[in-house]
Amino acid sequence: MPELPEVETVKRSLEEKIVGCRFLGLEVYMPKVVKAGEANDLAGAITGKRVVRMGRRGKYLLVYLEDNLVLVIHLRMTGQLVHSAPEQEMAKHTHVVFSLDNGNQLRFVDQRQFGRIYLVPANALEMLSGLRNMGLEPFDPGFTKEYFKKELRNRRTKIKPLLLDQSFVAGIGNIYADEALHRALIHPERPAFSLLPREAAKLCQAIKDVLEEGIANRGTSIKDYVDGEGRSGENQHMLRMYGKEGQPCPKCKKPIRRIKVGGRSAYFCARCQKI
DNA sequence: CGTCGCTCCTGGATGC
DNA sequence: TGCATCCAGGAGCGAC
Repeated sequence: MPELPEVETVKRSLEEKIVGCRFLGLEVYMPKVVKAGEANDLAGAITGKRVVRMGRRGKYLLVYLEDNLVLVIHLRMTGQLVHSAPEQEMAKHTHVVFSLDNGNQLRFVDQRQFGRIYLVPANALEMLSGLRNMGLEPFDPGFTKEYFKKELRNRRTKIKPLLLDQSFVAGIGNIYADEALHRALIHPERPAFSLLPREAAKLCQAIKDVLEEGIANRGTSIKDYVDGEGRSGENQHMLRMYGKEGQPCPKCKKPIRRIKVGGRSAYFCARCQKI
């Protein structure tokens, strides 16, 4: 599932391919994935426009165009945005194809059809509630141990669902949440307010560490994730907890357990991560 | 406002 | 072997 490190990797891989290119047009094969606001005709709105830069906010990929426009793309669970040669065979579940003036295409592929493409003015990104309500980026200078501790203080909810809440902190999904909680030795069901100051500090650092490593390893490819050139990442080989039910905890060797927390599976070690 | 449960969707796994 | 059912999960939504 594309989380912050995967979206960041897509951003970086596409940056070198499409910044400076103009859109020649597009084909939409699955209209519901496109939300172009008032500009219902996405093709008309972006044709001829040049890509000026790429950005990322949480799990949203931002493609800044000329004339104050941004394509905002969320890959959700199975989305892919891949720069391809036109003669390359079209993958199943290809929903949108952008043609570029470099002779190539940018293809949006999404098996589960949960991903979305929006077109919004660059100075009005807050039109999208997901962006408007987004919490701090984990690498924001303001995302300090002190900030994190303070934010946890009044939250009654369990720590893992809180980490997954994009309005609390941007970009964490199920995989990196489990990895960070294990590194910080915190049980996923601990009430957020119950974390001791040193635990909160440790978790804050663990979040940054696992995300940074995910980026360094170019993302976690478990099933569908590929970067903007269709390449898999390597971080799946580095995971310690996610998807490893029954396997020994890398720290204490007790079998890793899987439970449901907030309706999502949570992998943890019952010895290292006490409730 | 915080929290929770439901929903969208496909395909792989599981059950009978 | 074949068909039905369950499950994975990000985030928007409505309920309370």
